[in-house]
Amino acid sequence: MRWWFGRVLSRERGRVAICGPRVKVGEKASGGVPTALGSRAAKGQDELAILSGPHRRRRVDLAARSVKTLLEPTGARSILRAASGSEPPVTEKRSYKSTLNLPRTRFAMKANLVQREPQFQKRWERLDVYARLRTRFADRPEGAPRGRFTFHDGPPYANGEIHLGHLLNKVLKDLVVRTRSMQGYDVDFVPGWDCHGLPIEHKVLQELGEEAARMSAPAIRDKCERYARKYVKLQSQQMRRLGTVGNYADPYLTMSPGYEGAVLEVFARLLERGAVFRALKPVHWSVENRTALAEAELEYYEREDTSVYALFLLAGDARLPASLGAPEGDPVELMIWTTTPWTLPANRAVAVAPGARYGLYRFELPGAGPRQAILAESLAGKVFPLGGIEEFEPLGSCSGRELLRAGIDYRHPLSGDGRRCPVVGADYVTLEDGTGLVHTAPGHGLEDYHTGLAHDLEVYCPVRADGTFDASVPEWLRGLSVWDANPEIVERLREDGRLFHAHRFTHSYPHDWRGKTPTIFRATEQWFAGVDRELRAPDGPTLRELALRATEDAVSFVPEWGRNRMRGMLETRPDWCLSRQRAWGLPIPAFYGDSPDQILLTPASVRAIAERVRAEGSGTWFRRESAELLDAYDPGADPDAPEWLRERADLADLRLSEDIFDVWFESGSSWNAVLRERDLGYPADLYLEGSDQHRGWFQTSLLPSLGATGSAPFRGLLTHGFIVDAQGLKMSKSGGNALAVEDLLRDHGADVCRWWVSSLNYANDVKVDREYFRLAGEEYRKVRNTLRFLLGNLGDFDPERDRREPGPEDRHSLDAWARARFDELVATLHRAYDGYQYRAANRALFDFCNESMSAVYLAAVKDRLYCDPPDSERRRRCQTLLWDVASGLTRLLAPILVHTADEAWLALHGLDPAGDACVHDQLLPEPREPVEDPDWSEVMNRRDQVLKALEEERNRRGLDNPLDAGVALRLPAGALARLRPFEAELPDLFGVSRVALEEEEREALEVLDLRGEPRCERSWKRDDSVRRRSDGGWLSERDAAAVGM
RNA sequence: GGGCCUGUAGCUCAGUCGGUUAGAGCGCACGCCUGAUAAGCGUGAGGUCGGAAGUUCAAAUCUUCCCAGGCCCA
Repeated sequence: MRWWFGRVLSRERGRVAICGPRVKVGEKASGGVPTALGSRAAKGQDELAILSGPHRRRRVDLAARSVKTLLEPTGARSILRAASGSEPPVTEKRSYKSTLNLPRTRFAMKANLVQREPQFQKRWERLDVYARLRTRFADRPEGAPRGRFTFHDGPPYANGEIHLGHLLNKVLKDLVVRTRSMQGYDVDFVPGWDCHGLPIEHKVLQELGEEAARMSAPAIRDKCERYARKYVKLQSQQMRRLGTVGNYADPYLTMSPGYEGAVLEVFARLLERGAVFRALKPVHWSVENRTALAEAELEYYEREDTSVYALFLLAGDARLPASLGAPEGDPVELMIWTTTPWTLPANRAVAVAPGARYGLYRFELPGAGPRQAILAESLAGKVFPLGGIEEFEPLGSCSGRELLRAGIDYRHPLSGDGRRCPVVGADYVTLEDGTGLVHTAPGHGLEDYHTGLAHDLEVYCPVRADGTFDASVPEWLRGLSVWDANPEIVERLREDGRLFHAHRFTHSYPHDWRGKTPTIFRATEQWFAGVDRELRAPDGPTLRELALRATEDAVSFVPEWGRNRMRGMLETRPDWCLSRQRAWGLPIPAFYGDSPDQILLTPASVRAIAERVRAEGSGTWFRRESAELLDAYDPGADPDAPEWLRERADLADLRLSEDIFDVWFESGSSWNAVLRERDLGYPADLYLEGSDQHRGWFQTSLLPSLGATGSAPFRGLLTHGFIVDAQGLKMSKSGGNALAVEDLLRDHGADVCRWWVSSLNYANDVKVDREYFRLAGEEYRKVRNTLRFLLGNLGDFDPERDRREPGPEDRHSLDAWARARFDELVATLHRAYDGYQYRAANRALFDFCNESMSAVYLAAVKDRLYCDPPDSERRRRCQTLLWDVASGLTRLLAPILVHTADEAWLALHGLDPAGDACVHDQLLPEPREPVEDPDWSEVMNRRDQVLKALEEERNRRGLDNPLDAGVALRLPAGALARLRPFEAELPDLFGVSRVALEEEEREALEVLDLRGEPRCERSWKRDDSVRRRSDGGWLSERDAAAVGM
């Protein structure tokens, strides 16, 4: 009954709505056609769509009763009657249908992916597809035909559910694994997870609440580990649900003891080569808890502070740019601004913006006489009134750049020893607040610190862990807490005549998330990997030089611009701070003697700890004493052992470092912990991650590897862009534009999601919207239906028995044309898969199914498949082609549509899913040199011509059914001769009943109306052989023979 | 603010060395078929190549600036 709707609707054009998946009951469809109403129709089927109009293709089966209710309001009464079953829609006079070889297959039109995919995944688990891929070449002495392909997984963080970014990344990786596997490589893909680090520790501490303060580090670490394992398990399940293959039974976890030991080994190598050093760096510091804090552990509250405008006196010999108009002999000052007066003792420079304009102003400071001060021109009008100064005289101006060129120094206002400090340039100086001259204290600010590194300033931090000043400051400050020091400093500046203005104000200020007390920025001792230190033997360049050398030509980039990007970052990257002050991580295994400068951290001592960590896990650091930890370490045998240690009687009572490694160092050592320790191949052929990893994992892998082994850990880097919404804006949970992977899988299934991934131009940002998955679903169905048609027509084909090998004499057959298209497809896909061009593969596959097969070839050969005698040569030759295409296409699709391809493979071979055949251990079809008769292109041009002409005749003469038409092609002798060899195939190719080729000087194309001629009741063709046969039916010669007349 | 990247039909994308009338698929419109049927087929409409200026006989393509967006920094 279903077919019949379409027919009627074409008569009742534009009026009728019918059930479908798109439009809700009562809504207006976009074409303006009212949808049908009726609550009964909606029962169990609460959505409606238009059948005539823009959505007419979306149809859904309905019980006849529902249809009646549905259609009534639109007044299509003729439909009602038939739909309610009172009248048969069509009466067949005589049916030869049973004599046809119609398609039959168990490969259903409806994929039902959401239900069936998990069944396939169970099947693959039973077959252990991953293990099969490992062992399938075991009986070949030379192993995999193409050798080994080392593809290394970058570890996602073991926290939360997977999101669209994971979907993109993991499916792309799976495409690499599967295409390379099916090309004949051995690809041992070991997925990994990043397990240590603050986000997990933070979550766990939050869950623990008050209790955390009473728990020991090992107890908290246990909780963290459990947390990480939970999410590894969850994410692993979700990734497998996407149909990805890999060593999920034994993934790598950065928290597993073997991995940790291998990280320490890399660290020992870096120590050996002199790449590691200790230096001061400012961090967020909780005075209350005497600990460093990470950004995530800060909470911002309003706080009242003192804002200070201070005057720094220039050194007497400073030579200012002439354009400033500084009066000869009069002192000149720099006006700076700060909201943290307590950091002024640690001042080491004043920063200016090179591009800004600075002016010199004369003004009267109450009680301190006339003064000359420099500040940003654009801010003078704001700053002077703030200090109650209404009259100020501009003397001249210059650019920040000129100020820098002058190389001026000023006298430190609070040092007491007349220290001189420089004016330096910094690009973060803005002219929004303050004076345009920025007080810079490298020990108390991150930007200041970087400025300090750039200008070789001292990282001076006179503030102790308890927030009080140490002995290096002037006496009146010593021992004061920074909060108490604030008013003292302001007062001191005022007394010295260095205070322009001070006022109280409130601002948002970081506080310790637990104690809710204000934090400070304080430089502490940290471990660094130096990028500009000359390495010890063998070769001696710096890590930066090695990295730039490696990325110049030893590494390939997809897309190529990644090279430029990464090198740009390498050129400017600062030293790598390796240490963190946390509990959940791998300890930096340093020991301290009686004073802080007595440090034990040598390659040999690290290796001794590494062995213990391999055996007991890094938790051992928190449970054992120094003597136990070091029982395998002999200072006497360690040439690097520090002198103080040799002088000690034993290794007992050493203080253990409380630093752990930056997690990036752990994941950045995976080339050692995974590739080398599991013997997967080093360096890897490919790393594949989002383009943010040019600075992240790619770099943190490159630097340790270069330091430790001298070579890059990868030969190729492939990056993909980021997920953005349909408007091209970034995805965010708060923005409400994020899509859940789980929803997508539930609505579309993994194969549709994978088809979508393969269709992307992943080098760019990837726009995502529900609609795109629906479109991917429609393309999927097209591909699936093409497969289904191929399979359906192979139901009676046994390749052993029925194959007819094509010869050169067949080159004018439709089969030859199709074979050429298929050979082309295979070659294109090998090229695309070689170069990770999955979009090109996706397009070629779709076009092949949609155009070459569905629209052209399959449409043309339907007649012979259905109507020729089952075992006839022509039909068997055609089926041979269908078989080769079905078999090849299924394998070409297998890396993308993992479930569907396996289903098709079993259907093609008539195999049971309970058996152990599987498409995924097969190889891709080998590319062949396409052999195609050159005149085919001419034939296809004629086809286009004929189709156009038929369309015109359809509109003009009502010649609707192309089988009611014939075509006469009149051509000059030359052109005719080229077409002649294809003559027998032309009617089917054009879809008409017959084609006549005639010689004539002027080219002409005539469409013949054959409606007056008898029609074969079996093939519906009107060729001139149709006659009444002995059974009383009208049949053509071929059809008569086929039914034995 | 800086580095790298992106912008071509309603949507997703091709577009070679600068060279003919800028192509494809989807979608859309109009039809066909009813023996692939929750399928299949045909024809058609649709573009100031993000904007501006420049180089050139010739620019989607090269240069500069601007706009919008992304990643990474600051």
